[in-house]
Amino acid sequence: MAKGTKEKILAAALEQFSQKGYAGTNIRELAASLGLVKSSLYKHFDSKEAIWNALLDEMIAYYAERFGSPEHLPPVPKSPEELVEMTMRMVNFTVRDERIVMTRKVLTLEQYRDARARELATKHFLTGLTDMFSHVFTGMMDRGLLRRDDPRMLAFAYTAPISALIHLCDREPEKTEEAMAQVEAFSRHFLAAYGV
Amino acid sequence: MAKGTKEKILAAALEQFSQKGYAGTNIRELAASLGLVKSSLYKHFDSKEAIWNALLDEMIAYYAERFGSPEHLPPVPKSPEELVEMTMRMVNFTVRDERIVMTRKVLTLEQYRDARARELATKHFLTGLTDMFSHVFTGMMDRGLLRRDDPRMLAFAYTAPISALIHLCDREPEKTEEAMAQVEAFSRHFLAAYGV
DNA sequence: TATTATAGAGAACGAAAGGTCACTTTGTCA
DNA sequence: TGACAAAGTGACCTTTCGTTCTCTATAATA
Repeated sequence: MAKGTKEKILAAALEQFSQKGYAGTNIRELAASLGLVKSSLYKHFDSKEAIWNALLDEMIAYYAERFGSPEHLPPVPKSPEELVEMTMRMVNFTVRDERIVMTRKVLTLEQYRDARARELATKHFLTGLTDMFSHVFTGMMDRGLLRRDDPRMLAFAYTAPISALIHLCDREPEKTEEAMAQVEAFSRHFLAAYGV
Repeated sequence: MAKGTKEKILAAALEQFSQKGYAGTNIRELAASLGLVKSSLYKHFDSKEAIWNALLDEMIAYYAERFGSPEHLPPVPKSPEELVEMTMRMVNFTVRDERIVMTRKVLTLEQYRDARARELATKHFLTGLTDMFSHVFTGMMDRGLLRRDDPRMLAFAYTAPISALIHLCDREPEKTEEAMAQVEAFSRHFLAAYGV
């Protein structure tokens, strides 16, 4: 009676849903990927939809835990170069961590169908990033590392292009290195444009 | 013997696929939305996949026709304000034209599954926009409306945030007006940052 | 050790999927 | 007008889907 089966099912579901979408995923394969037979899944979840909802619960909770509170905001860079370094660390992590990649893909695939996925997608892809870098840029302005300007606008102008490159990596992983180089070039260009 | 049924099928397929994805779409409903019965579809297409491939052919051809050749590049703005106006016209059109919205959604939903969708998605969401505005900004630099800079980098920095807002409109149509205002604000902010 | 709740297997179910086929209707053209 | 090909229909086939049921193995508990 292996414990933690519920968690394994959710992990496998994330994998399948991110590759084939909710509609394209079938319970047999999902169970098979765990060495189980489909009926066994129903000992842990009432239905396919229940698996989906539990997965979304998990993703929402994870996001809130990871990015929800101000104490998880990144430190304010002490130099322009530090902003570039921090950015590269973050992007490198986010495009290489399989779990995060799969989460983005699921949100991308289900954003038009599921209201909670839609909401989380907007946070993941847009507002969450803007919020985070709004704080970073406010700090950098206070330190005189950036021209005084609307920090939210700057954060949006900074994160949206990087987000686009992250999506490119999700879509075409073979372009990851090229995209990373572009992230760095963009980061430096941004500093040249908005630096003091 | 109604003519143009093939085109109508493709139009209905675009609608269904963009709402529910390829896997989530079923032939019966697709046919019913045209007042037909599913077997009738098979007079025009060999299979569901054939419909999908024909739809992609159409999308690829349409894109090539519309954005493929240099003669379709937008005119170079004669003033900063004209850039804002042109941008607003383009964005307004692209978020309100149902066909284009559905095309973006389909590409979003199928980008991880279908190689051609993936390729077209990158063009639609990234490289195509960069190419187009690379030309625009080169022209504006020549006219002394923008600081001399790498036009491709500028085009990327300009179009990626706007693209993010277009995706937001696709995902949450009720935020369209708000997003449009943000596009305009961003466009002006961009000019303030990069103008002479 | 006897009991019991849990996790799994396997067969089977009804519904829905994509697809086929024989037949009918309809517009076109010789 | 009659022949014919194209377009549309309805019944049916096979497969696959999500789900349920009965039964068994197992680990924990009293």
